[in-house]
Amino acid sequence: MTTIYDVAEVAGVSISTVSHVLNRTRPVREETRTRVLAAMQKLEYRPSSLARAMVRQKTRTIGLIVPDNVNPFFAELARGIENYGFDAGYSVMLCNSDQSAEKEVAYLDMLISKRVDGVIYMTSDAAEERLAPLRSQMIPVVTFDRDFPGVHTVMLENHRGGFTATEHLINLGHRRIACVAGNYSTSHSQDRVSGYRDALEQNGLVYDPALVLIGDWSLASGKSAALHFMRMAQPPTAIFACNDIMAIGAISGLHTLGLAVPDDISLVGFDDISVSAYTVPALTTVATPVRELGEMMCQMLVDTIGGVIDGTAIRRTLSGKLVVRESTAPPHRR
Amino acid sequence: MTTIYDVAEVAGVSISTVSHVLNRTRPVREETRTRVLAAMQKLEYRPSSLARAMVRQKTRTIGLIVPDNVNPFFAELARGIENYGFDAGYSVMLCNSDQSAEKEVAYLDMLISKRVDGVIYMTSDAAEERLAPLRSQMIPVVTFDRDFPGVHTVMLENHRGGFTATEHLINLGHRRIACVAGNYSTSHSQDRVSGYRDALEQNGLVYDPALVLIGDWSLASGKSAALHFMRMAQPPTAIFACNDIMAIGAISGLHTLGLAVPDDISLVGFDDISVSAYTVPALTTVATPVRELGEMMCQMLVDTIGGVIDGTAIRRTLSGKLVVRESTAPPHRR
DNA sequence: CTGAAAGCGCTTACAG
DNA sequence: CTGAAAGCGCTTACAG
Repeated sequence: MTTIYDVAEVAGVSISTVSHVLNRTRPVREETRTRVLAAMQKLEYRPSSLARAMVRQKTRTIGLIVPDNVNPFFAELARGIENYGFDAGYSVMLCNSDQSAEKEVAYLDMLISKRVDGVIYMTSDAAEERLAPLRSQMIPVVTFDRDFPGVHTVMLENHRGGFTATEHLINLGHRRIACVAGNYSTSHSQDRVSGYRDALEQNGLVYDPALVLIGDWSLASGKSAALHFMRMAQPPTAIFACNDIMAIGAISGLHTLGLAVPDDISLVGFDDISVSAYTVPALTTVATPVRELGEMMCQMLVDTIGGVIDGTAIRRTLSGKLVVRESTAPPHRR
Repeated sequence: MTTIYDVAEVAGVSISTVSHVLNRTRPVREETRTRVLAAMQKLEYRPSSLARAMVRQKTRTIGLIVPDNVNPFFAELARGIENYGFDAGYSVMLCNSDQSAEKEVAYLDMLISKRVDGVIYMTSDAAEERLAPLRSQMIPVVTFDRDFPGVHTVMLENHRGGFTATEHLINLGHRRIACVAGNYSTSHSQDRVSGYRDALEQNGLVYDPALVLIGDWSLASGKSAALHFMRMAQPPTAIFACNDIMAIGAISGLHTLGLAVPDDISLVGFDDISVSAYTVPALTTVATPVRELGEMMCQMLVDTIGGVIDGTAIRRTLSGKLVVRESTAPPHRR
């Protein structure tokens, strides 16, 4: 691996000069510059970001912690982050936590050791104390849907989303509406469910805990929730799932039972991941601008690193939008 | 940020000693050790991986270049890589190329500058020359389904997979079978298609170019291919799509046309991504062990970095397995 | 059992 | 317009 010393020697200048032509950080005589450039070319010189990072105290790398990058929501989010990061000259380290506190801590530790300039932290629970090391190292953090003091965050209007989804079903004439919640002990799911509950109650319907099941955001849990609901003595005529993945699992469960969507039962999801427009039937859902969300989070982080944003924590809110497709219809009259 | 000097001072020892208790690299008197450990704890010391990397010439970081991490195939692959890497003490940098040569080159450059120990390179075309810089820097590379001299690779039995999928349809009685190919100029798609063709010809059926459409692996392209096929004067009774995503798009297209799968037309995919078991109808597909693939690739890379594998390029082959679900049936008799 | 010193490859005041 | 030197935070022979 050729170093700045090799280049300096070949070009017959000092390493300072090489460094300065590299960074355009002070005027260099044109002839000298050309010689240096030629030497770099000839030696296929690639400056070491490591050495640079040591002295600049900036690695131009950010850490991204997600529960699971296979989940389309996080995949899309990672994409948005990577996109923005690339354009801004940052690379991103991918860390999957599997919703495990130990893995989160292990990764946080690794990221600090690698001296990342910042981290985007999609935590699965509300454990603020895990952020302490970042805080004491002065590493900026951006979270999603969290309310940690001093930490930037992007919020999603979860309550409103749950409300809108449910209201849509009520407006279609549904009276018995079930809900598949998610299991992160966070606003994420809880707010969507309370939006569901409020929509029910504001429309004079009773909230029945038996109609709320807690899944784990997976296809399998959506499917088993649907199976469970349809085996009740008095099954619901519609289901609101807290994410599209579970909604898709539910469609599959219903299909297994020989039930048709939306003829026999209506279904609303949340997120609008890309397959949702291609399911059979196409899914009605609350669309979240996930990629934009990722880009926004990355921008907040980069701006903080660059000092564009001062120390005070900022909050931004993104709202979902109901997208009506084929999976919802008035309840079947039997 | 506290350094090894701070720890040494607080513990009243030299930095050599601190380094040695940190790395357990030479015996240290128990009492001294305890003092050092206490100092590290007190100062919340986190050794800088940057400084360590400078002297060790190893970053314990690998680069992953994929066309798009949102594509479930690459998402699953990234997961397998990250999993194995985490256990082996490596972190992974996520790079999306969007199938663009320029982005690949830019990322390759960045990865070299950041001195990654190796790269896993899912390239969208067969451009071997882009690997030259890696080669001259002696950075190990693992590719997928590529045959670059001196470069490790994991091959998939694409031809066999395409053959098996098509044969399954033929065995069900189909005679007019279409194919949705992918657009990477690689064995990836080409071999699957030639497997399809060989299955046809070995069973006495003619290969009709009009029945092969080139998509771009996306939902949208699968859908439009299906629409195209069904508008032909003599539409096929079955479709083999070169990945599940396009197959799912095709189901959607057929649904739009009011056609039922598999009653009106049968469908086979490739990959077996997780949703494929949950589509309506559940998709018959050639299952690829994608996560294992990722783990295997990462292991090959880590072993090469660690010197476990010598310089000679190794090739491993993974085979797909037909998973019959609901999307295939004998052709409809009208 | 422990320490002093060189070196990894850069950037950046400080001088001239 | 250019160079010599210190320093970023570690590891690792070399000595004792």
